[in-house]
Amino acid sequence: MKISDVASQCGLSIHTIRYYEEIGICPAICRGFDGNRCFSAENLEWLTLLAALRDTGMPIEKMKRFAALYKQGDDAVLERKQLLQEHQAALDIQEKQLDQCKALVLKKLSIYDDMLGRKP
Amino acid sequence: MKISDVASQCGLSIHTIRYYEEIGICPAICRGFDGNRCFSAENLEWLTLLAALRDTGMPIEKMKRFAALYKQGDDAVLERKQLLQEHQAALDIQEKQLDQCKALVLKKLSIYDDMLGRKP
DNA sequence: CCTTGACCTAGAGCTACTCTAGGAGGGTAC
DNA sequence: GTACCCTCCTAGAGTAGCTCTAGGTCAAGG
Repeated sequence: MKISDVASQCGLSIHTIRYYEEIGICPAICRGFDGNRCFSAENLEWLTLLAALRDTGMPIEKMKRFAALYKQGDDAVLERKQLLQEHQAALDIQEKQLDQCKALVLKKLSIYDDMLGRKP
Repeated sequence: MKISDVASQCGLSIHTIRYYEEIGICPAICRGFDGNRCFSAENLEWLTLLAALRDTGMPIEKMKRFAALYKQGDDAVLERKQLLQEHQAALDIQEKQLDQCKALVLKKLSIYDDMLGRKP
């Protein structure tokens, strides 16, 4: 699987995928005879997870820890679980922020509608 | 009202508030005799809205447009409405990303639980 | 009187990309 | 067969949006 396919499927840009490899948070992407990266199904799954974590605001440092634990294998499952649980808490905060923002925007929009309705 | 009060109430840091003033997205913060900023209720409300928009990913450039429209007054209400509606769409996308990430994390966590349950 | 703490400005530093430059390999059109 | 185009590569510069530091003023408390 080539980089453009992975990019379109996991939602990361080609640049970002290369960047993630460079900083070591996507383990073991092999290369074809032509020097191009070729991605396994495991790579794709991992990058898809990273994309979801990134989209919801996980910082790179945390991804690095997560990737290191992933490389350690089964011994580190408990720590990986804890890390994801921390992220769950972050997701809850975001959900609250999202709801608050939605409410504020709705309020503003109704004020604008009043102003627009009254005027013309 | 002084900057530390506003910071704790609107959720932006003191640094960020000064930065927002500097780039012109918080209109007309007056100064006391000592040179310190003193914030009105309107300032606070505006910064609270900006904080909500920022927390949900609105880029600075868009905030600049929004602030410019706000300064224009009632003539620009329609455009302000359109801008907020665009942001509503962005909020919907974020909500989807949040849900997807939640689902992925739950899946991973249940896999980890299996691994932890099976082993000891 | 001296220290502590909140404020100020100007500007450097940081994170996480994102884009550009410069170059190679491969497929198709004239 | 060579010109053009697309995708890939690396290395490194640029950007957004803060965040922090340095260096300084002023007021209140011990």
